[in-house]
Amino acid sequence: MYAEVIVDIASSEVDRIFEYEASEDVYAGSMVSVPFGVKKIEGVVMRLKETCSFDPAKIKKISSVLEETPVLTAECLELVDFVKNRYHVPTAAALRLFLPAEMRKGRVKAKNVTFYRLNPSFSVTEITAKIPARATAQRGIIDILAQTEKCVSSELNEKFGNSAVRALLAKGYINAITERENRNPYVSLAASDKRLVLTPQQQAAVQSAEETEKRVTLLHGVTGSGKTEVYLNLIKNAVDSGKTAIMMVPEISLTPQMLSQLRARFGNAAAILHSGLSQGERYDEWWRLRSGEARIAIGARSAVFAPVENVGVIIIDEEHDGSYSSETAPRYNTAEIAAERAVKNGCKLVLGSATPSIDSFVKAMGGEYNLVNMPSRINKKPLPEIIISDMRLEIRRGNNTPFSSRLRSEIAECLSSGNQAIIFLNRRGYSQTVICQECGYVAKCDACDVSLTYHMDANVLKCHYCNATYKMLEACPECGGVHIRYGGTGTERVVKELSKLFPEAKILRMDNDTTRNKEGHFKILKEFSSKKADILVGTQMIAKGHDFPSVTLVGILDADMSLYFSDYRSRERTFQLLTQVSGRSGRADKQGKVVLQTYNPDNPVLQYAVRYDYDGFIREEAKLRKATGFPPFADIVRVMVVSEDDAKAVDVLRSLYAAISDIKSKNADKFIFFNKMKSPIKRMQNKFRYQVLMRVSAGQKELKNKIYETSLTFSTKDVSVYVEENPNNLT
DNA sequence: AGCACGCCGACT
DNA sequence: GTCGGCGTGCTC
Repeated sequence: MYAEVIVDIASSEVDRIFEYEASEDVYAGSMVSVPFGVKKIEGVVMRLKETCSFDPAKIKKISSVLEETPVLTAECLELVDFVKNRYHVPTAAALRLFLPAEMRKGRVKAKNVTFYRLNPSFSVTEITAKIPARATAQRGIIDILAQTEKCVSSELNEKFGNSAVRALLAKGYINAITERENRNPYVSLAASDKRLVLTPQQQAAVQSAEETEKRVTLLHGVTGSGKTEVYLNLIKNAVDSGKTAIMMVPEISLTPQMLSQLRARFGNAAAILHSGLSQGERYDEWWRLRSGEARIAIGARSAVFAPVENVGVIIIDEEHDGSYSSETAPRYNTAEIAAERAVKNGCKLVLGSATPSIDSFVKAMGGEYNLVNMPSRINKKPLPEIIISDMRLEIRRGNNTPFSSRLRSEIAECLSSGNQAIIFLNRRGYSQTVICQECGYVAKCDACDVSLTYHMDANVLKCHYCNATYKMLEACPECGGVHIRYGGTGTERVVKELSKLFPEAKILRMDNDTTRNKEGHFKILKEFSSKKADILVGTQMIAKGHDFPSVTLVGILDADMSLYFSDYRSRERTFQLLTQVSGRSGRADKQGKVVLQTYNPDNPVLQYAVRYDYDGFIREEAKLRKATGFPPFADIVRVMVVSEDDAKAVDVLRSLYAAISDIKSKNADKFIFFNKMKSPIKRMQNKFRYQVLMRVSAGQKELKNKIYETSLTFSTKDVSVYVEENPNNLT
């Protein structure tokens, strides 16, 4: 038997089949170790076959099979091909998506735990009779084992000492048994079951999603309409019929909340997959899914690659969220892969959101998706009132704090009535820039073309693009001036200003900097929801989906910040963000309020958001996109040319541009826009960045493939060229 | 991606 | 003479 193997090297040179001789224990999907040149290397068996096409004299044997069970199912092997062809990545890179990192290189192994139990060939009285009365430790051990059947070795060793344990083992009164133990993430997570009778609206949503003849359902439900309960019922129905389910949430901070509800209903049948777990936990959770012990996979976007078979339903919550498209290679789109899996498994894909993306909305309008609306809230309460604070007036009145007078008084009222407040600001650190007041010098990163953010916590300047840190300036390096201005308030500063205004309030901050360590999100959210703090200040990671019953006030500082980005998606993002954040207020039986601070109170996007007019907003936005030729009515294709060597990058850019111009001349009618230019941030991590930017008519698969193929041939050792489709940001 | 093989310059 | 620079080519 011969095996077609892809070796774990993501380079185009070796991205092809290598044939090896395979023994009986090798299957398609097996992870194997193979001799490759002078080294041994890991690989995955794509297919088995009787004959080989390579010179049989030169074919080597597979050295060993690394996991007894093939790591990839037949479905996943097919998906590897889909990913490879759709995103133009090496097969090895596509394969890696399906395997947790700890599987490769054999870093992590199953964890075994030793237990002791009484030797069943003796009775308890028999043993006790034979142990001297003065051997109290030994008798203690026997007592415990008589009651509990088995006990972890470490516990007995700690309580009674290793010598007593050894004596009993030697006499044969107790036996050691070894069992595989699954490392269990979030053990401290309380199972929370708010099981409710479905409202007619929810019931109708479940039914529609299951019975539609369409593959994909778009579930548009206002915040607080109970979408989660709909998901849970869809999952239950899938599991009850012997199938599995995949549930995705936009970011890892939301997984514990979801997991706790899944555990309450499905116990150990739910497994969690995300980057915040320890390696051991991830390895074990992955294998629980692969082995079929767990039937529900929950996680961030990577859960779309979960190793489950016979999938009954796939759910993407907050489907509009940008985190569902990968920003680094392989740049995949979660919904596309989910749709492919849904087809392969003959199951439904459900996309849920309070503010569906314009792509999904247009597909639903065009009849491609089944559209389900959930317009009313579970608690029958109106959506929180959104009050606009015009910050231009505040400045004129001499208020130079980050808070309007209205927001300040609302916070005071909220706190005095024993409720909690959330303050949202999408910018971490203390100040976005530090500027010398004398000469106007702005601290910039050495490696990137951006200004540095001041972090007061660590008293350093940080680059948010390459994570470099610099010592805080004591004086201006240009003119020696010592008066430094802090431009652009960040979350750290908001906390500081708040604690000045409300010295008695306990304030928590949640952003990238405070959630670094393991389960960091979980800890902060737990602390806040158990009311150990009064105010939560945070970036967009607090905006999504969290359910805090005591929050009655949300303050949005700089609501219009994202409107200033010259990005075609900024209006859509702003609307979504405002709606999401506002939804955190007044979740339970209390009426909520939102104070929205802006310098552009008349901006139509804010006006739509204040009225919660999703339909009005999205229709106008769709009209605009259609008229100007932007997604989803066109595709943006951006070819990046990145190199440490500016001149080489420019050379490559020129020839690349010429080559794509050639394609354009043959497809002139399909091009809406076409140009080459510096990237908006022209240097990042010491690399110069250029781009060929184009917009082409929507759905031109072949044309896009041609652009991919042509572009990738320009990649060299020191100039990397890659293609992005409708990227999340155009930096 | 690695790594060996191989063919030219400056050193003990 | 030989150590070592990194160009070229191969891995079933």
